[in-house]
Amino acid sequence: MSKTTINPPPNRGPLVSVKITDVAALAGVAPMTVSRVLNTPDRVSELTAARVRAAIDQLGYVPNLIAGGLSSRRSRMIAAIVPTIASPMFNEPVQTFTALMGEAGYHVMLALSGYTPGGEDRLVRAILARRPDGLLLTGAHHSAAIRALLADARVPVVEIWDTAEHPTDVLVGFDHAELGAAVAEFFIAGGHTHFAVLSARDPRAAARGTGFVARIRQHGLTVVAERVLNAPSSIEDGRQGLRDIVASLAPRTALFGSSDMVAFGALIEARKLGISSPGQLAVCGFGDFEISRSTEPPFTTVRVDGAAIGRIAAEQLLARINGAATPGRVLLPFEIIPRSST
Amino acid sequence: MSKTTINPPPNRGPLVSVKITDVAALAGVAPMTVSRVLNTPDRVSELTAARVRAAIDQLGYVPNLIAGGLSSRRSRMIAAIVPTIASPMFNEPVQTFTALMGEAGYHVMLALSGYTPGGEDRLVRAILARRPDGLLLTGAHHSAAIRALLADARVPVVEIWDTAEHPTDVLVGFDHAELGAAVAEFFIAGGHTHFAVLSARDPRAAARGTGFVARIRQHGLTVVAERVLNAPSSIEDGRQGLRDIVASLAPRTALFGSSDMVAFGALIEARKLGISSPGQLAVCGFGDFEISRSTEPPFTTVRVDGAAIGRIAAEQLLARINGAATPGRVLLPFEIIPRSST
DNA sequence: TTGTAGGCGTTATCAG
DNA sequence: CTGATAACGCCTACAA
Repeated sequence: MSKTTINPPPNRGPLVSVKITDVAALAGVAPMTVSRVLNTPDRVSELTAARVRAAIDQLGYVPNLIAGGLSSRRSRMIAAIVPTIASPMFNEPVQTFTALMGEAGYHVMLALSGYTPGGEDRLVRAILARRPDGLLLTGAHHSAAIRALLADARVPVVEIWDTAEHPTDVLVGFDHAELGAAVAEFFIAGGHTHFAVLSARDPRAAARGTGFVARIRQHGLTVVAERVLNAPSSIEDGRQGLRDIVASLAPRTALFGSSDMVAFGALIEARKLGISSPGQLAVCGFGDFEISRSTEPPFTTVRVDGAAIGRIAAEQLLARINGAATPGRVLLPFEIIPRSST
Repeated sequence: MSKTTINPPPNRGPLVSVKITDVAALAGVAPMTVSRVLNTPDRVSELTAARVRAAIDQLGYVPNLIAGGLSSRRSRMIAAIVPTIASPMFNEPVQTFTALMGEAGYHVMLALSGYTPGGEDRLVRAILARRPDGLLLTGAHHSAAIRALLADARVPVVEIWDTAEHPTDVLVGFDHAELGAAVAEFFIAGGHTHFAVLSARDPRAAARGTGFVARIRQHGLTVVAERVLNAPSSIEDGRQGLRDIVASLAPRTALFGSSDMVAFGALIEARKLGISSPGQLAVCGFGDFEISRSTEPPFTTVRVDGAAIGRIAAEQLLARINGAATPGRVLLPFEIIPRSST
């Protein structure tokens, strides 16, 4: 079959595509001047700029950042990878980060990795293909393949919500194992001697759980039950988790849930089973999600300042992008918020 | 200038910026052949392809989609705009949409508009500047400026989670006002004569609320209280909302909350105030969030099949991108799920 | 099946 | 302050 030029072309770009040369022609200036009006208005006389802006409005010109990015080798885009938006966990840091990067002239595009290990590799490759000016990664433990890719790409990277000995570039997070240990100390200070933990199957939740258990064993005390749940964990996972371990519970047990969803589920199931809280079962969650404070009674949890993580991540990433040589780690504190469940 | 590259292909070290010509040189083929191996492998001999792939691996080549997009006028990118990730509402459709578009070779980048009206305008401009091959918008009511932009851009658009007489392009959603009316009928069929509504300050929640109220008035029955809440609404908004209207409640009132967060908050506050449910206060939420079924007792809500919305949205958008001329609307059903609160 | 020529729309750079 | 020119890295179109 021969191709004829009469055939309508396949659906390609916009039919009416205004470009910088159109604006320039209408305004009676060179394309470069239009570019300057858009990117460095200080270097254009106010009179010219006004004429150009009028032409832009009249034509409805929307600059092509693909072309601009190719030419300038700056995409003005930051990619942020989060495991999921199903959990309120990452909402605060992402919102804050997005807002601050936006003020600095960068668009933040969110991508979801899911909690499946293979997912992140493909995603990072796909994202690097778009040449972001920076990357925000949730978590600090990545495959060797990803580490190599990131190193080769020479992209500023900020890792959040985790800690690691040797971050890829800059890291803004907190120590999950230490957090678990702090919860253990909190319970122990309350006179507890028997403990249980329900932890999601994700590296950071696991770190919180092992930190908790390790500290308890250091004190020579007893962990009566340990149970791994799905990630991200649901209320139902917490309920099921409690049902699974209920036979092992001591008359007075302190339970650490890897998220407030888990803790809430455990508390609901306990109430249903006639187990009193905090009398028979003390419970501490993680995340300070709204439900921990707005349910009745509110329950104890651990709070991390998500907005601060987002803000510092933005500051650090901008510094890296602008060449400030400050790779390193920023570890933030966490805070146990005692409420009615302990 | 000659195009011959004098860069010595490094043996193992990371190359700052490997390009298609480097791969081509190493594999002993033309750049175009490398491009074909990546994009249309069927048109390259297996032998050549293998050599090229080896070169790609050896150099750690990551194609530059910015350059490719400029040249092909296809970005292989879809932008999805959601109001917030703080609510579980949009999680299902977005996850499903992302997965299906990914299988079709498109990257979906999420952007947050917030619930502030001005936000969407700037965001849409910024996104169009990156020349997405398609757009997913949450909601079907946009400013005139946005409608004009989208029309000019000739980008396939799918609007979800809402309905409108004249969608921009294709729409996959449901009728919020009708949903509210159905909840009214459900309550009325249960013998209710007095009603209340707590609705978030967002267009779709408002439509659900007014649909509910309108149907009740049609029946000549009484709305004892109407209250507008923040968007997105929290559990605390629901609690506060109930406190605000408690003085107006009839001995037996049926309450419609604009989301399950609101309904849950109302139920908690009611219990605290000694108001029995469903005896004195029947409650119906919206969204079938996990909390509605996993709290104790579970409460009545309205379910919309978010995964179906995401799936159909992907199918419709792909059809539009491929030139299938099917602009129009797909309205999905909703389902009231009676549980212990009614 | 593979290669060559040219251009996608913008900006860096340097000249006026 | 403004303009002309040459890339940016890849892919469409056509040729061999």
